[in-house]
Amino acid sequence: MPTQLERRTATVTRLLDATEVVVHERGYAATTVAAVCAEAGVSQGGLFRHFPHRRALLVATAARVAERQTADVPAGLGLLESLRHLRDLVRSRPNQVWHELVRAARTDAELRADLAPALRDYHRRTGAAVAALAPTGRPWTDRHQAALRIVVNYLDGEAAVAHVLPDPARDEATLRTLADLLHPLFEETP
Amino acid sequence: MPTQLERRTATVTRLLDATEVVVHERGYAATTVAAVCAEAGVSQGGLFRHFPHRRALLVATAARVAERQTADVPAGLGLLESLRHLRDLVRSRPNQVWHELVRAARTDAELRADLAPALRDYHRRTGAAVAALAPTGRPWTDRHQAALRIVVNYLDGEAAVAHVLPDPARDEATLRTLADLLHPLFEETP
DNA sequence: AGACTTAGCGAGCATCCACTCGCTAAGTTA
DNA sequence: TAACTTAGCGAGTGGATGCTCGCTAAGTCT
Repeated sequence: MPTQLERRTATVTRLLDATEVVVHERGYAATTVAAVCAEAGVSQGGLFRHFPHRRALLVATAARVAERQTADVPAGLGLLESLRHLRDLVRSRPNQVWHELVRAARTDAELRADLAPALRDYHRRTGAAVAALAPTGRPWTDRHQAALRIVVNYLDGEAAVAHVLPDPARDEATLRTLADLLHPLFEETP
Repeated sequence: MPTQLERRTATVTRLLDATEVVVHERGYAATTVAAVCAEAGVSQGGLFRHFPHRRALLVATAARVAERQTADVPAGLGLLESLRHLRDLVRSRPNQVWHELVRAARTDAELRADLAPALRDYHRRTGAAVAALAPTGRPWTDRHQAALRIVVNYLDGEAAVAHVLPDPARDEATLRTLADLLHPLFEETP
């Protein structure tokens, strides 16, 4: 016999998982509560017991997804390998969902307001994770920080287009050029 | 007394202009035909005389917007100035609308199918425009092409976030770093 | 001028969707 | 065990939205 809290958290988790799936494959606007409930195996009434409205459900999903973004990039990789790893991370479902919601926030004032704390958390967290990624024994400057913003933003853009008009060869070539450009900043030049 | 064709093209133009405005401020999904008609000063019946369904209206808008993307970056600018110019271009309303629709296409199969030709056109066109941007008297290689993809994709990503959590100082610093990174590829090193 | 085609209108229709509400069942407290 | 609280259900509701259809007005052919 499960306790009430256990029941509760179990269904909430199922709902959040389901929302993640549905947002990923349908997008923010087309994520209906009916679809989420079907995916989660929960009734609509059950959903609204835990979330006051649809938006709350999506914001909760965003917060949970952002929390998992703590990039665990293994240390000691070469530059190109690190970039590949980062690309996979950016293309992962949680990250896609996160961006879907942040994008939607641009034209939805209420969503934007509710998402603000999660966004701040996200920036703090990724900032910290990225600092940990610094090559040991070399100074980590503002320019490194800026370079990483460039990389991440580039990868985000690439991921967006990759789904509509995929071109792996082009992506690979671009990644190599990116590694070349970053070389003087990140690698030893013996 | 205007001819029928003049009447027709006039209202179609008004509808497309209106769609551009509405998509920009509400996003793809929230762009209702009612809102477009109100903005254009056309009745809903009038709209559906020219477009079989909502999607057709949005696809037409996308095509028209993409056609105007032929980047007319003035030649002879320094690297940093060129980047600033490009950033303004990326942040312009037509480009924002274009990306809004391409993004939406990821999770909307029908939209994606209808948008495919415009997308191909777009890539052809921007490819040509970018080649024209090549510094005179220097060879234009695949690496330059790749570098430009990086720049444009970065700027797209930046523009997306800039609306939710603006930080002009950060953007400026990043742009300078970007210019530094691109320096060996684009500028003479005397 | 008269027959015909096309542009534009706007009330109305079918559908979908977020959310409500009264109910049962399950767990909790005394 | 008995009173109470909480989880979950699902039919029902109101509102929004894409689209239709019959109409009038305006332009086009002979």
